[in-house]
Amino acid sequence: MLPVTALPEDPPANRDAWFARRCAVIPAAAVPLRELLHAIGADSDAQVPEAPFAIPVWRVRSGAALLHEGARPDAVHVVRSGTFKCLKTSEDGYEQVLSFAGQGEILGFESTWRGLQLTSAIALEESTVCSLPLRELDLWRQLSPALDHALQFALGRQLARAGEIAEMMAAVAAEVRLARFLVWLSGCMAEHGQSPRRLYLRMSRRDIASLLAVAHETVSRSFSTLVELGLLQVNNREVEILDPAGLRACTRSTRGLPDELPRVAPGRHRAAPRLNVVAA
Amino acid sequence: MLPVTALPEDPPANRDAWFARRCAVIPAAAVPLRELLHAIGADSDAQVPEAPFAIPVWRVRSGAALLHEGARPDAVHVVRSGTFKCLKTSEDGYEQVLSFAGQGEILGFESTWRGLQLTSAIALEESTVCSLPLRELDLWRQLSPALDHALQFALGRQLARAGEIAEMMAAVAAEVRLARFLVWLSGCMAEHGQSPRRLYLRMSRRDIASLLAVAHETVSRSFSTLVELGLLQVNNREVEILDPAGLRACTRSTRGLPDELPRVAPGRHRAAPRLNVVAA
DNA sequence: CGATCGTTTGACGGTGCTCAATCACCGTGG
DNA sequence: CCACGGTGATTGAGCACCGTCAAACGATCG
Repeated sequence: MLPVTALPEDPPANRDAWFARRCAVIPAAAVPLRELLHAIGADSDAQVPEAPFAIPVWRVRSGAALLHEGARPDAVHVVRSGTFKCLKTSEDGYEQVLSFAGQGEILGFESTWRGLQLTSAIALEESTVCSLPLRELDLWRQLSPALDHALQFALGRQLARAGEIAEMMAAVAAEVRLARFLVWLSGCMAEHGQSPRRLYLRMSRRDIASLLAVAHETVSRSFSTLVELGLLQVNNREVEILDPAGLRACTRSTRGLPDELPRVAPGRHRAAPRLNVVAA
Repeated sequence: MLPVTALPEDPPANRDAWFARRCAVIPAAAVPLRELLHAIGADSDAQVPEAPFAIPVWRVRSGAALLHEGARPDAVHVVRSGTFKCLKTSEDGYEQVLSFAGQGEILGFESTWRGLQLTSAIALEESTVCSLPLRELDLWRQLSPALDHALQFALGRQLARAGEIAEMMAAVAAEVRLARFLVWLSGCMAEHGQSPRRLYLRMSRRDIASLLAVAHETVSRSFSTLVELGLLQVNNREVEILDPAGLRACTRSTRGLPDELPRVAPGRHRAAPRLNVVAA
């Protein structure tokens, strides 16, 4: 019943330490429905009637896997706090990050399609999730229209997110991809009432690189370039957006970086590759 | 140059012809709920009770836009027949294709999130869709649990699709991207009981290029390479998969093309770039 | 404090983007 | 019937962005 069950591989040496980290998904006190709705962030202004059931909550330690690719699903989760990365592991061991999920996002809903987890979800920090057991899901939705609406709302957002991620990966230049990612992240922060200018990256450069489908060295270099352009200030995982408008300008260009940006330090000239521009 | 014209501007000369194409979304006879469930393809073995409402159907002419980015949504659509491409148009006129949608796929559900269409949907051939008016959606789902289940099922599949698309774009080598796309398409064909080996591409090379985030010339070249490898036979938009296993092998490699593949004609030697392989 | 991992930067080579020309296909009109 | 323009697909040439390899530095944790 535990979300964490059997693992595909087993490392030989540090088995127990490894096991401890992976199994760090522990139950916490159940919460009223109201809390779940608040996490999802749908228009919960209206007082919702108390539901005749409580929402189970799990605590997930940093680095622990909430969902395991290939496992049988038993619940759908809504992120209550923290951050996750969702990924698929291919046979050659490559981890393809598909998305980062923050508060209010749904994890594991795709598993309802074929009864198999299609992605793994790994906590990037201490996190908590509201759990909706598949056995109860339909009943609960039926009992509480508010829950049903919130779920549909969250699913719509989830699909929108997928499109946003595709847009990031679609950019040609690596700097543009990174800029889009940062703007996206900034928007996520703003949605949750946090500062959209000061970001703390919960994920490693490698994870970002995987999401953007570039090498992690390229992510580093792109950070440096954006700093050179005076758009950012970066200190390891702390990022401050100095020029939101300029960053958005990078975002918008399907081609290379716009040359008209004031460059703090003189850099190499950059050609402007055009890709599939219709009607020039 | 205009792929299928999702232009925000209006061409001056052929205004009426253009208008005619865009507005080629015409009502057709409503169908019983059973038809919609069949299109979605959920386990509809059980006899579903007839619903007290009929599902509106729209016919969409080839090249016509069912959904317009930025418009107010009034319905969610389920593809009953035909194919669509979903895209976002950026300010510089670039059309980013986000997905291709075939039978059973949901179009426009993301619009329920913020009350705005986030993508356009353009028919790639003569198509029909079942329409679920947003005003009635909740009521109908309440009246018919079968419809509700089918929708949740389809939403789960939709999210899974999003992951699959991200996987395509994530591949490093262009040939691998194309191979993944073809395998994906082949799987879609198989799902609908069609031959998974003989594909007819409803979309142009340019559309494929946009989805895979490469130049359309590169798509052409990648087709040629896969033909050279003896994996495909290509005649314009007709594609026959000669070696499904070999094609899947390409798919699996996160790196470049596997060299052990028998090459019909001797080609240039290809290095095997590795990207973010964990634990070597 | 040492070991391990994450991050950054450099150099080099290759894949893929741009530009360009050519060919095939189609509906139109002379 | 056959030019004719237009669109889409294919192929070639050149160059530059980015992936690989490598090394150095910094951060984190036991």
